[in-house]
Amino acid sequence: MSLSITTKDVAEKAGVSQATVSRVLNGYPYVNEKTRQKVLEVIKEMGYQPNHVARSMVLQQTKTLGLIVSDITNPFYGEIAKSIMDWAREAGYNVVLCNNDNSREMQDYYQNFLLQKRVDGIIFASVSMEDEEVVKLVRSNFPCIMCNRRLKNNAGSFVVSNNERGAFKAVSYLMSLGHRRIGFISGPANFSTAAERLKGYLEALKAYGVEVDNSLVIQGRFHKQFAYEAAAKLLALENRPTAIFGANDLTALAAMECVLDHGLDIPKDMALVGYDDINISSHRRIGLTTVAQKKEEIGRLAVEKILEMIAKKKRDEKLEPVHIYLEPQLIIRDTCGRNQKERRWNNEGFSL
Amino acid sequence: MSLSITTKDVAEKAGVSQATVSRVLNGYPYVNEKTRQKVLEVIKEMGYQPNHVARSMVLQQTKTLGLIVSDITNPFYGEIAKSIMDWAREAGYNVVLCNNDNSREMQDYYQNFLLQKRVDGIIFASVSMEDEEVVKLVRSNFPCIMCNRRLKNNAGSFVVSNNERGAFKAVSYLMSLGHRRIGFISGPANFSTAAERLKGYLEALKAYGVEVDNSLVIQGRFHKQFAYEAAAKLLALENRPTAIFGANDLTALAAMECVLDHGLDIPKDMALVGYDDINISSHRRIGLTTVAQKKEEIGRLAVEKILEMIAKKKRDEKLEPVHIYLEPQLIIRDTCGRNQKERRWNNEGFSL
DNA sequence: CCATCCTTTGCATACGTATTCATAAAGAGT
DNA sequence: ACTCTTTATGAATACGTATGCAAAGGATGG
Repeated sequence: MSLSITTKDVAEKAGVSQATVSRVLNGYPYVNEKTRQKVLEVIKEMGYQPNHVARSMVLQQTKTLGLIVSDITNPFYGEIAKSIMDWAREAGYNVVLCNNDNSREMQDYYQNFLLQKRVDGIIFASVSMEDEEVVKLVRSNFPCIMCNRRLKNNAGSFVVSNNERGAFKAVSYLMSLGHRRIGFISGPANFSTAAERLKGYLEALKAYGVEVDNSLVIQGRFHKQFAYEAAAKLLALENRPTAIFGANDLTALAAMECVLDHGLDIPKDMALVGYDDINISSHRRIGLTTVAQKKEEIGRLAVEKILEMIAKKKRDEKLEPVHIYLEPQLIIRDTCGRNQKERRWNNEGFSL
Repeated sequence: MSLSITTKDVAEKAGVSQATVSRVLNGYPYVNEKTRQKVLEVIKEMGYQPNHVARSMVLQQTKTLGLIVSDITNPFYGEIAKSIMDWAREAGYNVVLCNNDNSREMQDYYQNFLLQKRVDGIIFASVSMEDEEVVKLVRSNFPCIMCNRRLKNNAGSFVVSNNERGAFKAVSYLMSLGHRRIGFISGPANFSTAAERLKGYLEALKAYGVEVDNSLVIQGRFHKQFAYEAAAKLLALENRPTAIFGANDLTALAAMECVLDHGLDIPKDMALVGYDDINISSHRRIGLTTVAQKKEEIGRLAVEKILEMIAKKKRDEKLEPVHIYLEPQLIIRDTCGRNQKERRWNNEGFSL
């Protein structure tokens, strides 16, 4: 347990050189079996613990990934973070987690900080579309990858949901149920998720020959309070929508509260669809119909790809951008009033 | 942005020694103003970024905290983690997050790993009561602190909820509403939270002169599936309870699903109380009456105390254990059928 | 003018490890 | 007995930074 014991101390006690101890630790072939045993014995006896800082210094790699998340209290990111941490550990990496609270200032601070910590790579979840610092980082050939949201112009590597298709599926589904006035509570325009889901929303309207009513589309922040107020605005319209599509589950959940607070029934008076499929959305009391993202897979792919980039970088090769679009899946539950089948524990709904 | 540029490179270009560059970077007083300016200029020009690994090496401190969490997808830990990360950053520290999935093996792995990374301190959220490795760590005078759960015999430092009182409040409240048969879905016996909340449950029964019925107390894991099945067991009793106290919110939420799946009404047929007050519990569709933990404060205190310990350790002083019990607060919402007042957005309920 | 102090700088070293280079001993083949 | 290879080890160095020590230059005061 003694952290201040070095290979030098071990060497001294074992009557060998520091180099030999190092060789034993790293499984170097040419070490006499007897010496090896002796060294291992002393290591155990003294409770030696390798110093990763020194190791990083000489090996020029920290075996550490940076992960910048926009809000770790959002279960969506919690699940992605978990997946990333699990897969990173699998590969002998650990993760420094940073929470930028969707603030550009924090984002820049953490990015710089992680670089100074000499992490081997950075996973961004999630960036805003025109983050100059991330663009610079991508250009500098530093291993990094984006999850969920991405930069504009396809810059850099990313693992994202096919948001356009996801939103298209969601809105098409609502229209197939007869809805024609569909509100859309969107996120910030500079978040690729919000922009792309809006695109999907518009496409679906077009496919059904429905004209766009701009008063039904509310741009804003991904924030509970904001989403609640946005829903209130939609409800206050003289010709109010019969359905609301929230740009993510938390938004939809806030809208749900607003609708209920107005004494309306879901789904009778108002249908509701979200995006992400966070854990709570499947709760019987919530039963949110939503577009699912495979969070475990996003994390797995992000780690897999960034490790490949790190390996490539070490061989001094140029990093080719990786673009991964995951197929979104519509999970039909109760908030659109169609799923009349009896729902049971762990019933994850039906896909479209 | 160039990470491979060192103080030596800067020194060369600025025509000074490496030591002088270092002195400029650290705001050392005796540097000629002209030299300082020149050096700063070159630093900017070359895009020099300090190497924290080397810095950690010589300063013998990493400015990094380890945080081992049992399940980051549980919003309770998400909020604690956020608070910890925020306060750590405030103090110039960063956080390596580890997820042990309540597995003893992962716990030991990560603890060891963090020590090898030479983090300055470790925050545990949450340990099991007889974790030998944590006990050893505490004994070794290494700065560490526990959140939420703690070791037995008051070993080490911790910031926890006064679980006994919290459970007492919750169960007393149920009894004040007339409930006499109250089920308790507990967590593992070797989690201090579970053990202490059970104690509070029993005390409350005693205070009301109600005899304990062991069939109403179900010990188990903090796991959705388990909690659901535990609730099913309670419902299957010939003389089933009229209320269920879940050892945490996720447990209560799972129980809620089970109760609803059995066609029962909440709160008419079954009252429900949880513990933690995670974000979703206040959702209008959930309205879970629960014992609140101040997650932000837990994080703040944990960081504050561990930084004190780190400072003390550096002065070679012995670390005095810190024991903090936070007063739990009962938040009354809808699941016990008493809160008839109109609930509105952001209404956090009433405290008892 | 000399002693003393303050300011400024460079040299050298330390942090703990991995690894190259050199060397020595031991076998192996002729 | 001799080279040649294989095995085994230690000495020395590098990684990038901070800092103690020495020294040089200038300023100050008597």
